[in-house]
Amino acid sequence: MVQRKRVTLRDLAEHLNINTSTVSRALSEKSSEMISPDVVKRVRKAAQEMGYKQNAAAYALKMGSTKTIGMIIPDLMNPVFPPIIRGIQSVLDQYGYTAFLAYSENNEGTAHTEVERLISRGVDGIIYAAAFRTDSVVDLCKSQGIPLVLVNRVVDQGDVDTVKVDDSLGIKMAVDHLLDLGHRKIGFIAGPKNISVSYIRLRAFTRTMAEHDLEVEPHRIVEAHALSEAAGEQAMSVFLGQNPDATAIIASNDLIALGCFTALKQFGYTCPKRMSIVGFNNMPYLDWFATPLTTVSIPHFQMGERSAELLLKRIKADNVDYNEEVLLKPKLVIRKSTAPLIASKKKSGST
Amino acid sequence: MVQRKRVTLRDLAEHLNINTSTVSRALSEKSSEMISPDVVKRVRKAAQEMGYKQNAAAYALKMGSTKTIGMIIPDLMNPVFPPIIRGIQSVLDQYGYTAFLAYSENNEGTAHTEVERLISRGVDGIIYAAAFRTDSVVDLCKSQGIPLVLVNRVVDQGDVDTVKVDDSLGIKMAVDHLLDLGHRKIGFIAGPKNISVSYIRLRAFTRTMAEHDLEVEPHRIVEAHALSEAAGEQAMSVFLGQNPDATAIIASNDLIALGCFTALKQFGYTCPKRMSIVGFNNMPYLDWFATPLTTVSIPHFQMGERSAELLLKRIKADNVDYNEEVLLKPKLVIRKSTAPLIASKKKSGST
DNA sequence: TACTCTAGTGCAAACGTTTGCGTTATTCAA
DNA sequence: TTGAATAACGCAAACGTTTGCACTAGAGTA
Repeated sequence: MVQRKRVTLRDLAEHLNINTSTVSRALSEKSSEMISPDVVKRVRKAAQEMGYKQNAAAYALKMGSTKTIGMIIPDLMNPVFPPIIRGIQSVLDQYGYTAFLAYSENNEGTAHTEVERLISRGVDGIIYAAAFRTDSVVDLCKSQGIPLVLVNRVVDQGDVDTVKVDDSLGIKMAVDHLLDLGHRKIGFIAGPKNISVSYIRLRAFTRTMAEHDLEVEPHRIVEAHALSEAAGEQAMSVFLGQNPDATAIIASNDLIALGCFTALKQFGYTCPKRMSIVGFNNMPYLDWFATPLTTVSIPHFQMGERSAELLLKRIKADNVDYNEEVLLKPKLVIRKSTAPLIASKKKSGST
Repeated sequence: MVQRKRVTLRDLAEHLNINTSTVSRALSEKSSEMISPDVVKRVRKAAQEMGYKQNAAAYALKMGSTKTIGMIIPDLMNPVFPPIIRGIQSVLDQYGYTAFLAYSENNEGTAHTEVERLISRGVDGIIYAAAFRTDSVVDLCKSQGIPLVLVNRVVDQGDVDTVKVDDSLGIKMAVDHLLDLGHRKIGFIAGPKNISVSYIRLRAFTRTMAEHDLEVEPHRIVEAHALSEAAGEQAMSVFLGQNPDATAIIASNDLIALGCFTALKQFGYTCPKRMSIVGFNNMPYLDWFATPLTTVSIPHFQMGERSAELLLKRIKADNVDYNEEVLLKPKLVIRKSTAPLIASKKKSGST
């Protein structure tokens, strides 16, 4: 039975010999109370039997709301994002919203055009996980008046809804952990500084070190050109070249940390014996690794949930004026890639 | 500058003192040739300047096509699917299509309701990666007349577009590999048999063994209740209990293979010395694992591409009558979880 | 000059909803 | 018995497009 034509309100109305407006009201939860109970019953029964499904396009055209949102992800291959998406979906489902998925390829240009496409599709809001520290997407959304919430990566300008984790705290925990283990000559492989998380984590590193009266010299910091494995390997290679004495490294990212591993191997160094490594994000399956990575864990799923909730709230109440910032707590998970500084090396605090 | 109201065709028309129909035609690539060139130029210039964006809802309502499709994924946490999605997106982008993302949680019921929601949203087609061997979703799509293509998991009834990989060949390669290494007492941890891949891989296992005159006894096969790590561990435990003599195992899935690892550990067995393990799918980051898993690799990204191409083709040409099946080739990637059978054990073929 | 053609535009209907307002029928109070 | 009040429903417009058809003006032909 191939029913090529969808059944419409009018079909139902004609079948029941009533007006389409009555059918519409009877089907709506809100306005069904202005219709007599038995008509409501008959309409709903008929709708059920004839397989009526509301035409989303017509609804959207009439109401100006599509009950859809867009998600922009820098890269699905990064295992951090699936759980976030999962969290978003879980709350969206409860409110009858559906999500478009788009990639930015970590490129602001494509992010911009993707957002334009989504806006043109009439999304009610956007969850943006691919922000740079200055990003034209937020201006675009503001000018079009469509709700936007930033996840994880935020933007320098303050007036926008965000849900992020306390990166500074995370780095502080990582540094403290290494300090506890006796490490002093600690390096940092930073991510691109036009991304907030990279920038913030780097600053938190130097600041935390400073709080312990440890000054970090410039050669102790190398910036990877991307938050990826390859970029991490490359950066770690130059780091090792100029830091033969370093005993521990903090990577801006788990992926970068992986790159550090392979660079380490190329130098014939072992982890954690020769050098401790700590990452950031706690990507899945880390426990299975040859040397399980110590890393700071962030509540991916919860981040997704919170951002969806925030967005929905903004969509409902149209007060774009005020913005909210939800800050989630990270957690250090200690595995095998960090170990106490071996006694054979002479310990020297910074002068 | 918050421009709350989107600019419409009528806005453009009034601004240029022409009719909306002329504007519409001037903007359309097809029908712009029936409009005088300089009007076309003026219209497009104005559209550019005033920031006109076509209202997708109105277009969809009028034309009956939303230029959207839906993707149903059993579980995003399974690292196999992100690359597939990536592949789908890559071709969708080229044709101006956008994709909804939904989960089935490996549950036919929720898959069904999600598909209904997507259909109600007016998607032009659906890519379904979560099929069971008999699945009401394909009947649903057929009855509604909306194009459907199955990826990876297929369905017993034959008359539907699918893109899958040659699972039988994959298993054959795995078996041959183990045989080459000298193994004879080989077990199989199957997935739920209501999923095509599980079923096909299991059959391929017994058949390949038979082709080598090796009969596989029933206790050599244990079915996990899901394609997950936990289920794999559980199944492997019962397997090890009833197969103290087995020297190799094939898992229906990488995730199940991981479960096998932990069950192995609980029995105090080592891999690959005491037992070889081979998985299926070649999920990311396997190279990093403590004992890198030998597994059969499938072309995830390409699967996504092909399925999107197939779907788009079906959407264009409305011939739902004929269906196509594209079959991709797997590849065995040998890592460290498989090793030659140690000589100390007495080799015995099956009687 | 009068005719037909055609290129270029305008008119208006339609897609399927929702909703303000008008209409009818019923109830209740006086 | 009459009035107003209320409950239930119908009418029609509107959301922003696309497109078949009608219309106009200028060009070409006889």
